[in-house]
Amino acid sequence: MKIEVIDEAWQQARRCESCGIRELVLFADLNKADFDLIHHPITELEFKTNEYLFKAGDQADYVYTLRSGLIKLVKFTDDGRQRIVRLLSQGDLVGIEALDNQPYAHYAEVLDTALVCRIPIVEIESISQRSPRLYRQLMARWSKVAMDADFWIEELSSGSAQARVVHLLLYLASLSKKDEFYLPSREDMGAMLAITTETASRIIARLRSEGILRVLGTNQALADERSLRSLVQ
Amino acid sequence: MKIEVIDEAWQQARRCESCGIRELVLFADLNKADFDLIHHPITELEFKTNEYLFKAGDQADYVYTLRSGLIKLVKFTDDGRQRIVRLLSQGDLVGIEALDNQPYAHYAEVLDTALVCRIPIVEIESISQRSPRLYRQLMARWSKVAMDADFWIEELSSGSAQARVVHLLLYLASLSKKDEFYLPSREDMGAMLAITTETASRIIARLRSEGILRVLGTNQALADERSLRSLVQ
DNA sequence: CTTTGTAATTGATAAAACGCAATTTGAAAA
DNA sequence: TTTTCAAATTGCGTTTTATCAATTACAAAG
Repeated sequence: MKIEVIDEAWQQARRCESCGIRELVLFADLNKADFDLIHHPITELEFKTNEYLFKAGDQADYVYTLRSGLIKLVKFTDDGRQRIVRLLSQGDLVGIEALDNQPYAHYAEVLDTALVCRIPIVEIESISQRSPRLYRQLMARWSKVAMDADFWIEELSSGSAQARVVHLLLYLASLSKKDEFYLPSREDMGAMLAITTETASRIIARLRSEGILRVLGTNQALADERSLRSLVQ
Repeated sequence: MKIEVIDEAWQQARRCESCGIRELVLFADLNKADFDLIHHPITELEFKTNEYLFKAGDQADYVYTLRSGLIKLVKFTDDGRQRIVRLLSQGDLVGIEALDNQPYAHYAEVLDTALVCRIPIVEIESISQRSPRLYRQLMARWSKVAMDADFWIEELSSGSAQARVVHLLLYLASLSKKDEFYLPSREDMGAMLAITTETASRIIARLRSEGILRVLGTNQALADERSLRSLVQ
């Protein structure tokens, strides 16, 4: 029994050690002794576009490390409209409020196929008490949430509709490792920027006609980032 | 030497124990053993209206527990305009990004006389490693930052200018223990809601003429919250 | 009590964004 | 290939908000 548990931990450690984005994840700098403290399995899962990880109000037993893909966090207002309050990409924690034993605060829907590691939160509290490495990782994750929120308020929820769209495009481009990047539906753009679908569409159309933006397949685009930046100076 | 340190810790513990808002502060449920781990003094400070605790980019050696008062966190945009991204009130941590060894991310200016406890961040890391109580408090503080940011995006940065103002007034009223609450300058309202000073002024003027809002002395007002709520249903 | 300077208000107009109603486009299914 | 259907685009009138320019109000200083 004990042997099995330790064996399990070792296996977990080896799997996490060989993780392709090891330096980005929550367990980035844990050592073997840290992994020995893990007793519940960490599962790798894939969620496809339009699937969701959880709804607002769901009991939060897991936090997810996002290995790849793109996820939107959505709040529904009283009148049924939706407001997207954050985007999560590689390395982010999905459902971080679980660490505070809160139910999930958002509807977390996949925009671009998401590969995640599902981590039981019971593990985190115990390990972070013994590992200053995990403690520091947690602070870094929370801190990033705060910085992302500031960005959302300052750049995506202020200024003219065009400035917001441009900031969003630059942001999406920065999240992508390739030249092309994820281009949301106009409806999602509206929900991210607090503008209407039509206004988002008009601005995208204008950028296309000006040759600053090229729309490729579904939800993919290329942009001349220099020109974009000049539009918001 | 050692004796002195312990004595200091005890004094600290006794001071924190008798804190009027003990249940609200970061060290809420620390015990004597926890306080023994504190070696740098925690200082109580007062900042008056218009004074600031730190500027964006300052090296962050302290985090502040706000005992009373109101503080705005400001980001300055490239073009010199300012955007207020959060308000902090009783029980909040000011400069929480210090926990991630980041420089301060905002200009933190006092709106209403602030009584704070200044906590050296070197203490926090060491204590949180030994005290699950402090660990849980930290998670709760970070979690509140995320929830506050969501609120700022969903309620104060979406919808019509009037809806934003009304949500702001309801929020300010909820922060106050008295009937009257802090009414920001129209310029600050604009910076909080991403609207112009004039638009904020016009909406406040209308609410006053409709008898829903009564402006008292400087930066104080009374509102009929029921009517306010009906305006945003 | 008067002066003084900043903040708030108000009016007029321009600009931006919305809302609604067609079209048009384009990807997936048949 | 054709069909189908949702998403995107576009036109246009309306509404909201921004902008600019006076005034007015008011609190602090003299």
